[in-house]
Amino acid sequence: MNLLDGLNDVQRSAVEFLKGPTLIFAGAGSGKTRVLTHKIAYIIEKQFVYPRNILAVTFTNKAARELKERVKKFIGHRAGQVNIGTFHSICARLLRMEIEHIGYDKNFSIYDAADQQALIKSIIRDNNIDLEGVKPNSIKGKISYLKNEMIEPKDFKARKFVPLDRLTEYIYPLYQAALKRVGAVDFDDLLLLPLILFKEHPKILRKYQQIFKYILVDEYQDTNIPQFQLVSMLSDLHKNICVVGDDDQSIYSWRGAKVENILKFDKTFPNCRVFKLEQNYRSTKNILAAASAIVKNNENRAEKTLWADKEKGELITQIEASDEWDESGRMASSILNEIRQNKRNFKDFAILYRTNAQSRILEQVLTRNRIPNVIIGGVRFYERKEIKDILAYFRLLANNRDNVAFQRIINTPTRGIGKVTLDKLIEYANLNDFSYYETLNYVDEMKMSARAKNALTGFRNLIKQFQDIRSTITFEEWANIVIDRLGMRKYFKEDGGEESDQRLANIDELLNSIADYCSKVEEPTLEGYLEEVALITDIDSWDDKKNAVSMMTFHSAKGLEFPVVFLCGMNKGLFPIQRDPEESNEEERRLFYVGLTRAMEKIFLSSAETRNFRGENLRYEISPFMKEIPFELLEKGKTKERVISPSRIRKSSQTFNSSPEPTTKLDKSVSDSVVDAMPGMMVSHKIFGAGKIINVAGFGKNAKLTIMFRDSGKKTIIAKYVKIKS
DNA sequence: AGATAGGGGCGCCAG
DNA sequence: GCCCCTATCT
Repeated sequence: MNLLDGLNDVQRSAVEFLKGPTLIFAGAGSGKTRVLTHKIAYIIEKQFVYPRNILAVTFTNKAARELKERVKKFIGHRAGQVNIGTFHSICARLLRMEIEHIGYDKNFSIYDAADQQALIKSIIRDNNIDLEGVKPNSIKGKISYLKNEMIEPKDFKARKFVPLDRLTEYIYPLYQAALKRVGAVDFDDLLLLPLILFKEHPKILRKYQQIFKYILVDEYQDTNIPQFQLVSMLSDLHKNICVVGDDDQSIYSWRGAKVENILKFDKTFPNCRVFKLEQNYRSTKNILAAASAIVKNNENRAEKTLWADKEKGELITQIEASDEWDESGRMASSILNEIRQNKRNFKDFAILYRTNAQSRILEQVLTRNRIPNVIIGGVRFYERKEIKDILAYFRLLANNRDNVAFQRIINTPTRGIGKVTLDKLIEYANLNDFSYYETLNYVDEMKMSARAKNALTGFRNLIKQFQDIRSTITFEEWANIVIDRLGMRKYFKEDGGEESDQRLANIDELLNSIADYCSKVEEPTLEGYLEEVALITDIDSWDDKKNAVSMMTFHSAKGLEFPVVFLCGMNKGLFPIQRDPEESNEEERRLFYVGLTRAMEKIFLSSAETRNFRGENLRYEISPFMKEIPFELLEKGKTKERVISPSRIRKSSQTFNSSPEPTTKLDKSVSDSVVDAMPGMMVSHKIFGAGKIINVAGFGKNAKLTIMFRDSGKKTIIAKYVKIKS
């Protein structure tokens, strides 16, 4: 196949242009993934470089996977050797190999937000810091902000009368030192440490400059300062740096992204060649007209005009609901309508909202109306207590200096080690500069009851035992044994709460994910698994094959497309969201632009007159953004409610009337097929493959199914983890 | 030690 | 509405 086939003129020139800095402005839906795919293949074919000499950076792991798949179609299995990944995953891989040069152990842990917070809390405790009402979480946020701006601990000077500033000035250096002591890096460090490494060791930088002969970066408008520096340093030898992006879609300034990176690219990288992809292949003319009208109202943007070849298409439907239940109900009925009239499938729809909190009511209303739906984001699988607990064991085993992991599990499941015992242990550890785990070898020297000493020694022996068998069996076998012997299942079973079934199912699902990891990686290891898990994003775990309505935030929708898109919560204060009244709404407007341009054929915009905020019902005005859409592109929705009355759902959950509440509690993060499982039905499971249901206990998506799998035999699995065929 | 109930406080968006 | 912290009880 010719690598230039099927491209328009600009796309073709952009693919063919290989030498030197290249900036590709790619409007929404203008085929930038197409260009990136062709370009990678073209570089390999025409320039006779090895696939491993190419570095391609994407925004999510999912995008990386897709890019790899598409390159594979051109150059076959060699595509596997192209370095494709997110900034974070590429940096993590690099650090695994090189981090010892800057004084870290290569078994470093990766700390997520919860771990960071736990570490900050332990610093506050160890140093008897008076918080003056400041929350540890705000300090965490401030530190992260400083890291994104590349302000080092020693360089931050607090404004005198701002308590958060003063506390941060004091805690930031302690925090950074603590990370190093426990052998951990946070998400921001993943980007910063390679920079430090390169600055201190020019030879190592040189090595990577030589490896990465061609560098391509997608979504360049959302890169931050460290990412910019990484890209500049790595491309400094060959200068073959190609960035793709759209300043109108820059939506991450709140976490340090600098739109100037793309706007000033041609100044920063001299002799840069600029291409503009302005033909939109995704949306109808009406949709594009609305989106363009919106984004034109922004001051700070590069001038460009997107145009579409498609037909005019339908008007944008405006839904004005009375409250959020009504809003959800009307969306549900519009979905059913579209399916009836235009023969659409559930998976053709996406509902986008500004805040995750909006998903709760939506999910309830959709599910009651038997509309299959999937929520992307919210409480993530790997952030659930039971999962984090088990992973903390894994982490302590991989890196036994990981004090945060240690604290999490020292008494989970309960083994009689309480606050007093732990305090004594921590004091001893700090006094002698030991890690908490190391301290377990000195229990005899600590002043505590014999019972406490026994419990601590027991814990040490348990961990030791896991350590000892590690080298003798595969990671998968080992993980199974660990989870088994920990007694986590028993612990959560006896917990007895409504959630305990759910927790047990999640533990099984964790084992499935481990099996999955082991089957797709050449050399599965504990460390490798932990790293993969740490860097998973919401979008990554989305099964886009499932026939269900997708629900997610505007931010998560970046890069995706759907035939029909609902943008809900079009209310002042919610979207654009209420924050500093001083600040302009430019980024919120770009977010709106991103939302609108996800749609291929049809858009619904909905608002509600009243909404519940922090428990009270408030009146909301319609979003000022609505007035920015040319009126001739809008029509009022005339949806009649043909769905289960939303008000009835609400009442039944508030009053103690006769209508029985369903006994299943709605699960907050995963919804699945509404088809009720019955014995005899065929199912498929992500890991175990095809099987047949032989027994059903409970109902709905949390029903316990006994399934006979064709290859793996009989297993018990919760309904939501299998796909029901038929 | 550890579970549980009650009260204060307030935020988004995410690797 | 929900999370986190603290007080209180077993």
